Amino acid sequence: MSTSKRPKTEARAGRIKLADVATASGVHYSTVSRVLRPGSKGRISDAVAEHVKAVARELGYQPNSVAASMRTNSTHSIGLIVHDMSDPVYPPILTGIEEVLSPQGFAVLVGNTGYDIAVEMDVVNRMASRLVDGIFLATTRLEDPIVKRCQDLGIPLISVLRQTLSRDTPAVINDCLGGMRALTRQVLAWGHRDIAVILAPQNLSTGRERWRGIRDVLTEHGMTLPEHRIVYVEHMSADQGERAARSLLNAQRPPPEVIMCVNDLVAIGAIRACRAAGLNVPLDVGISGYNDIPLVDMIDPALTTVRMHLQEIGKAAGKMMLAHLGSEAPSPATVRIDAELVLRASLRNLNG
Amino acid sequence: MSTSKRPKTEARAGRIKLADVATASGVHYSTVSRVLRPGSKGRISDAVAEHVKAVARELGYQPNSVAASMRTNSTHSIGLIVHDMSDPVYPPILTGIEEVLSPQGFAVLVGNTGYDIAVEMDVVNRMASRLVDGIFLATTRLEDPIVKRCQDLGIPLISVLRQTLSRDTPAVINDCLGGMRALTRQVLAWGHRDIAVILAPQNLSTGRERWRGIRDVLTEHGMTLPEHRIVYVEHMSADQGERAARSLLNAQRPPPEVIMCVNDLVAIGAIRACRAAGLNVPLDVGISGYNDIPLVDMIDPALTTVRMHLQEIGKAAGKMMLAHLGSEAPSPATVRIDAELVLRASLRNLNG
DNA sequence: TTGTACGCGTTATCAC
DNA sequence: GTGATAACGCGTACAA
Repeated sequence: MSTSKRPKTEARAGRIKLADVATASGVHYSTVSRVLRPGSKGRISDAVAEHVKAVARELGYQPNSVAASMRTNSTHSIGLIVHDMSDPVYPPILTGIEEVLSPQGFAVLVGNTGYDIAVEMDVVNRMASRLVDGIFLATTRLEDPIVKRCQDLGIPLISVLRQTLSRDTPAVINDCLGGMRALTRQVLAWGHRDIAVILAPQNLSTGRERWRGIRDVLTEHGMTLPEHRIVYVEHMSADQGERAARSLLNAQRPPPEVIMCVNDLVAIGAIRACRAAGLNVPLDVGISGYNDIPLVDMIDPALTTVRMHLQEIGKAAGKMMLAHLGSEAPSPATVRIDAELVLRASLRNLNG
Repeated sequence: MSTSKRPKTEARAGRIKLADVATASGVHYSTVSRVLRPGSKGRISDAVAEHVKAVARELGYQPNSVAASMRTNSTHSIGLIVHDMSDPVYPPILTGIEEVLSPQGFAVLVGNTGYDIAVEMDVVNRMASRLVDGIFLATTRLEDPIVKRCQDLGIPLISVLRQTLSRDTPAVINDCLGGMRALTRQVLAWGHRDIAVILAPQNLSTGRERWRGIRDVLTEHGMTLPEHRIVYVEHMSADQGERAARSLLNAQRPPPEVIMCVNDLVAIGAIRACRAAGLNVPLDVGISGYNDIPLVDMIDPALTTVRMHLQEIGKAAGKMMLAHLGSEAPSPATVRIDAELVLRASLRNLNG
């Protein structure tokens, strides 16, 4: 009988646990716990500490963080929710987040929604089941049931890229308004007057702010866009951009001098549509994007766009998450990362 | 005292647990567990089952999967280890993996190594601490201490994109040999004879197989490359590709007719280097890549490359993981996904 | 400074 | 068919 060592559950597979290193070091396992956890209450004699550490190393002890989570109610894991990791705006954000959180012992769980809000709700619920310490939401709508759900669940949430209308959640976003204003001023300065826009859904802060950036500057110049120069995409993809641009070009009117697109992928699609319509970019039609995703400097023609510093956004979001996990007061601050105009060949100077 | 309801640990934050829905339904919590877990031993009367389910729904019960993991030794989470998620080859793989594993209730933990093997070992150890059920390794070297470590830890491992020399681990890879052979045959068929190559490190199966694909076909045609037409990159990045191409072009020789690059990012760099050297692609120098990452069809000139079907690789890897988690016998099979030649403007037909 | 004892929320194996 | 009761591995208040 004694201590009955048989593995009751087959799965334990000889994992070394706290008790094993305890018996091997001749101390109680609570002592081992204290040694291995700097910042424990009772101090340990250096001799014992060194000895225990040595034994632990020798046995190849790996703490079971699931068991620890059970006790502490903290998994040191955080979720990142995106529509589709294959959209090139997201990976740099993940890289930035990891750069900050990984050294602090956090793991990142990635959840793709596939643009389906039912899936998204499911992802949140499952992350809640896993007791993630927090969630980065990159899909935030202006009024967002996902945000509401996280609040109800009491999960610290940080919105990235986008913000809610009520700004009730901390967020790290790009200065879309400023970025788009700068771009629009440039478009006007270069003599373009017949402007068309391809916009994102207006239930997103990005979609709304970028449109406002354009409109504000136009208004300052006493201009407004006619209805037929405004089209929308459902998602910011190249295919949707191509379709939208086609509808702009198919009208019985002459093509616009420039098509300002809500982001780079949409702009890529617009370039394709122009080509298919036999129009030269930028000679017949100028095109602009937003994001400065990789390779848009290499396409033909090189894309004029606005750089977002995505990795910086990720890092800022990571730091913000650490701050909020530390303090009890999650002050809902909105951090704006500057945008940067990048002029390339897809937009030309009509005055030049 | 009765049941002493005070929250000993402050963090529990009123989470509904099994016991709560049990008392609310007037049954024992073990009964609730059985109801909520289809496939439990003792069957439950439909009446009780319905009642309990209703109560659970009403209370908004969310199972605590950490506690379940503690008991079952399975976290239903798997790790994905990559050098850098910002490399465009990885996101489609993640998407494919998620597409298969997410519906089965698995979560994916992403670990970036930043090309640092010490970091990578750390990532593995931390994933082990978290009791991941398995790991997808996308950084596999021909002889890989990481693979060894996972085997020692008893963590099911599936190699993606690359394979070990001894093929001791299951893997889903692209048919690099076939892909590069097809590409090389095309290069020769189009009349190119003065060929240069930019290769990846030869401790990677991709690096080695792609090089072998080229060499084999050349050999079949009685050709070999001179030393000065062969250069290497450390990582497959655009910057490294640019540097490597520069060293090819800086020699006191005429430029090669074509530079075959180990992947698309490297090819992008090579195009930049050619431009900087005042050479026209493809008139002066032809360039080819490998991967067919997004937007290489749009760059100037459109890149001739080999398509890898990355998302398919991810899906196949996901299915393979499910199979291995199910069976006790992890037969180390290697699945090859076909490659597909994509001819574009960056390589021209000298005979045409 | 170290040992004791209990609980975290679940699953699994007993009884009844 | 259902209730009671051990584990699972660890953290920590409390006692020694």
